[in-house]
Amino acid sequence: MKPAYRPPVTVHQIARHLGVSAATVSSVLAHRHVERRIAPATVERIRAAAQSLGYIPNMAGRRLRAHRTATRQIDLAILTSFEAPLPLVGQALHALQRAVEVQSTADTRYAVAIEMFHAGRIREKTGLLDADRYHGVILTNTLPEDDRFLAEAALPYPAVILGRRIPGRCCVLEAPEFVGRRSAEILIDAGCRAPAVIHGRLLTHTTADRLAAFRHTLRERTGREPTVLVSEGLQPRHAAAAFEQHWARGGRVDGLFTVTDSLAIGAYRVFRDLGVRIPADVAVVGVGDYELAEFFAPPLTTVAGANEAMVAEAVPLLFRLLRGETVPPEVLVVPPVFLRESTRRHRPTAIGATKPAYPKRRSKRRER
Amino acid sequence: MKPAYRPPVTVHQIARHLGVSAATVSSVLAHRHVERRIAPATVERIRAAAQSLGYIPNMAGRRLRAHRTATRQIDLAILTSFEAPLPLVGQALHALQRAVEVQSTADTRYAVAIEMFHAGRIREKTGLLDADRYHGVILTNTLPEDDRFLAEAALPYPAVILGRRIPGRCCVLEAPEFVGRRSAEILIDAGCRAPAVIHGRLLTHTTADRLAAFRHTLRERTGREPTVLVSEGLQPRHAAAAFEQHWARGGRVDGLFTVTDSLAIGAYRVFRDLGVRIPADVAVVGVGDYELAEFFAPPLTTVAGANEAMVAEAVPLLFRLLRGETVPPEVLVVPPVFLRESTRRHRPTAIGATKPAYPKRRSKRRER
DNA sequence: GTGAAAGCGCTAACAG
DNA sequence: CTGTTAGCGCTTTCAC
Repeated sequence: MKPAYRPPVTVHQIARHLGVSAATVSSVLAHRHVERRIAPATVERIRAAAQSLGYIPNMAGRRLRAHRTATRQIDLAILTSFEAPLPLVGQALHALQRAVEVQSTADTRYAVAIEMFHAGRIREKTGLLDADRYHGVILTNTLPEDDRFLAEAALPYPAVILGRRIPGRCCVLEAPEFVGRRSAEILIDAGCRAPAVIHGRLLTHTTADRLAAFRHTLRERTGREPTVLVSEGLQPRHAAAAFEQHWARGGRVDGLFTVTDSLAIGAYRVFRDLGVRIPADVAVVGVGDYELAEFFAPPLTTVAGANEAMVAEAVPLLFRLLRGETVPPEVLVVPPVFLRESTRRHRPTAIGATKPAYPKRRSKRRER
Repeated sequence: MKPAYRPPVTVHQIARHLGVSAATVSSVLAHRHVERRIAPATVERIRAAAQSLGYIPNMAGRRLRAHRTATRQIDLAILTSFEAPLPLVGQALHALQRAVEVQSTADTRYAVAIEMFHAGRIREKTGLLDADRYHGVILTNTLPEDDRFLAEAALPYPAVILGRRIPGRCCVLEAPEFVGRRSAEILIDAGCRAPAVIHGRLLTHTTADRLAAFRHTLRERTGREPTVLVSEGLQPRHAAAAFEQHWARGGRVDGLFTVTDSLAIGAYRVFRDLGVRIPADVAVVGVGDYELAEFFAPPLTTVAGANEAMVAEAVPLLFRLLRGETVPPEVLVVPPVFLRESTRRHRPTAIGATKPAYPKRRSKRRER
């Protein structure tokens, strides 16, 4: 038996319940009883009643009535999956907050909300299609199932989509194939003959594209297939587990591409534990959304992942949509590449040196 | 000359402007014109007018009118500073989202917003004291100036404060002095004689407490003062810069406590560049809010920082406050300690070995 | 000290 | 195909 629906308690009900007026109740609950000089006894009775009846103020009512400042509120949101790496969400959040800070004026305030759905199940997210929630959203970290739903469902507010293409929507994407292709090239150039790629079980549009391009480039350039390792999730420990399993089965690799950067962290740990040296035994290239790659030991080569750049594009686009301007349906972002020590080219010398001369510091050499 | 204040455009104005009714305008702007069978020409005219007049829907009005489902919306927020490490915000956000997901019902939906202020300048944040914004908030990463303001200002909504004590408010804190004291003890036990501590220029209540307790314990136990290094910010590069400067001036240390974990990443990098070995030459203990400490090379000993535990406490407290329950004014959280390789005890042997036998793997031994 | 009344902006229901 | 009316929950103003 489901709990009976109980309609929200209003100030009027409290007022009727106590035999006072709604105005009195309101002034008490909004902490205005001092200036209104409500009798302390009344204040107490009202507080007690509100508490026992389970009163919850309706912010829409309050806001609507607040013509004192005539402040209008713009409600924005970032829609993302629970499973998405937090740094990505954090970047978008930060960028949006900065923009909002600049846009805010005395008569316009912004609220930035985050909505999270379970990857692949955005259709189960209730209230997503309500038109009374947001003025505009940034949507990211969806899986193909989500994209399919979104392509059909009519979101009742302007949206900028990050990292995938949805027909009829304003989309900001990584230049297709770039990350996967460059990563493959870097490993090939580093002399790898048996590279592997590791990705999470769930593939977003972006990660699927990276994987496919990596495969394709490798096949085209070397005629071989990469070893494909699949980890349960995107945490370092997931990558570590996947690689350990591969190793235990006797699998060997001399190069590794991790489609997201947190996976690289786990891989580093496993290599260290197994006594596999980077880059002498295995070259590693990752995706650099974390900003930590430079601080790995050895510093990790990254094809940066366009996240930061994508966010930088997306936020102004959202504001343009809010203003009713027309925007390009698609913006492509080419991520920067950072060559660091983890893919230092193998140069076996006469002595068979594993530590050739190589610049040690300041490895933040940006490509081209 | 400031731009003239322009009151918000309403559906009524658009209606009057075009000589149609407000209901017609409304149905078009809310995408209901199909079922209402509005003439295409009218739809176009209304759209054009809305666009040219700069119409922005008032969500409060929409929501208020939406009695179709009688869904009540609870607005929650996380208030944090721009300068706070994103992982901390992310943790709180995630925990709150999970809770909200569970609490949501057909007739109650939640919105989780993030508000950011500049560290130390929360008083400049407009709209913070408006009673028409949030039903409840989690407040974190404030500086002492902010705390002083908050102690006086009457926030018009329930709040849970993370990481500091504000009179009359529900606060969740790290057990005072614990992190600083244990960190000092760990370094002393590792045989350090000249330890240093590094912290950001801006000290929160929490980091100030860590620093003070570290100092105090060291003085008490060894009679010495630590070297105190101050970094510009909390990013790895800031820590790296601070330590490099110290080193360039001829400063030497044999132990390091970093009051936040991102600082440790930078320190690791510098040590590596300078050829300083961890833990043979310098023992390092950090704060473990990142979850990455285990993956450092060598794995970093952390006094975990109570963030995750604090968030776990704070979220239920917030919901209890929303229900009008009374809650304890203060909840203390004792963070776990993870002893790892970075503080492996120095045991100079006859041979002067720098690599004594030590468990290599699975260093996640939790204390007691 | 407190109540009555008005109205914020919007849309559902109904009437043409 | 479109207009009229009513009212969501709240707070402010004014009256007593």
